[in-house]
Amino acid sequence: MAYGADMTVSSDLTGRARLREAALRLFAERGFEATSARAVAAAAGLSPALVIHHFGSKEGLRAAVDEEVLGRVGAALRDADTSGDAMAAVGAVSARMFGADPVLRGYLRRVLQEESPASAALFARLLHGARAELDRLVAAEGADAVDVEWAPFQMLCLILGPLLLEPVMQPNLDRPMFDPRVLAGRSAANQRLLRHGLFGPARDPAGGT
Amino acid sequence: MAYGADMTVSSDLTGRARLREAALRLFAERGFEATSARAVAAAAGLSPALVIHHFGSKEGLRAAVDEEVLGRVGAALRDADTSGDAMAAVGAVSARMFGADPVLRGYLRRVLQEESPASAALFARLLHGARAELDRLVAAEGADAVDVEWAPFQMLCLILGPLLLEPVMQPNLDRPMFDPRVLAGRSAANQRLLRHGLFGPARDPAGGT
DNA sequence: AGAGGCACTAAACATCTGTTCAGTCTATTG
DNA sequence: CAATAGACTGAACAGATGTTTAGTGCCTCT
Repeated sequence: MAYGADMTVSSDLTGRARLREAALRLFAERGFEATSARAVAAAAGLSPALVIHHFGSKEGLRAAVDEEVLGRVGAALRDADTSGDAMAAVGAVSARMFGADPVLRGYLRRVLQEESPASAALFARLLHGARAELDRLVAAEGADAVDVEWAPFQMLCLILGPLLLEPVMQPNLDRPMFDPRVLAGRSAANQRLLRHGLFGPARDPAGGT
Repeated sequence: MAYGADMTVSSDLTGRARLREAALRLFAERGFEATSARAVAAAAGLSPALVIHHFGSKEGLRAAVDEEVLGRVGAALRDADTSGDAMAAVGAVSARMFGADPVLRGYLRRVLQEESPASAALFARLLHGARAELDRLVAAEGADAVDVEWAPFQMLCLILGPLLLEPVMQPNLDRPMFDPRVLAGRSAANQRLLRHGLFGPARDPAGGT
């Protein structure tokens, strides 16, 4: 009964899964290094020694959580509706991926700013998706010289920026950033920016130089 | 002589400053929590006890480093040339701030993804700058309905995104992301995006829906 | 029923952490 | 010259960390 005090994870799961879920939540909240194996075990209502027993090491636990998260992200990406308007699909993907689960969001935020192989793999995958989306976009809109080198990165910055900056952005807003309504508004703004720039649709003033 | 082994910080500084500089470098490299007070002291060629003597605690050391960094960022922002083309100023600011010093860049990356007061203050400051720049931009270009709510955040995402994502973006590029040439190219791409969107200047196809 | 394996535990381990302590050295001040 | 102050030191402290160990109970298979 010693470790059962703060059992916040539903207990109808195998011990291994309980540990992994608790770790996902705690890593997302506090980060990997700031979360002790004891804290994970306590949150799962289990003994710290089980972390080693099931995953070999704390690092092994992280790997298991990474794998789990990558799986969920992959599923979210696959489920995203890419049949309709190509431009709207961009918003749909980001909404599906990030809007849903604050825990997943927090964990992704942590992962994306590490130098681990997992983070590199995740970003490479996102980049590939952005390039594909952009190709479809170019084909659909019949556009000329899109900036092929930087456009995918720009797209990702617009989508991932709010994810990464959530902790510092949120205090400057009056509504929850990832509320579906707010997210939809931001997504629409992103589509407008990608299509026409910051200014009105058919505007091309004399500019500087 | 015990602590003088790996003295990588120039020693013509007061002990306090040596510690602060070493901490800045190590915090930027590994993060605050992953850097021990002993490691900072060793890098400065001093005794760990001096961290407490000079800054009261490790947290005090962080505060001192934060203050130092915020000062440098403020100076960079002040020095940025805002006299010429308003749009180009955006690129100039980011170049001045982030291009210069990889250590400063790493530290900013760490700070921007915390929930500390320092990070909130820094972002609020950047947001204010973005809004001001955007106002000048709107005035200069004579534009209509710029998306006032999200535009400043979009601008910041385009500028800060590469900073935050550097560790995962760099492996997908063949040249150093913050090399002046590359940075200039990205900055130009950002200006094009903000002005005209992803597609050609005078392009406004029939669109979906 | 007995044997083997698996989930699980408490307790201890070595190590690392931030911090404290008592004292030395040096430079300034009266 | 004596005294004070402050930079600086090695050694030690209490606590937390990841991990190990030895052992207990349960479930399954023969």
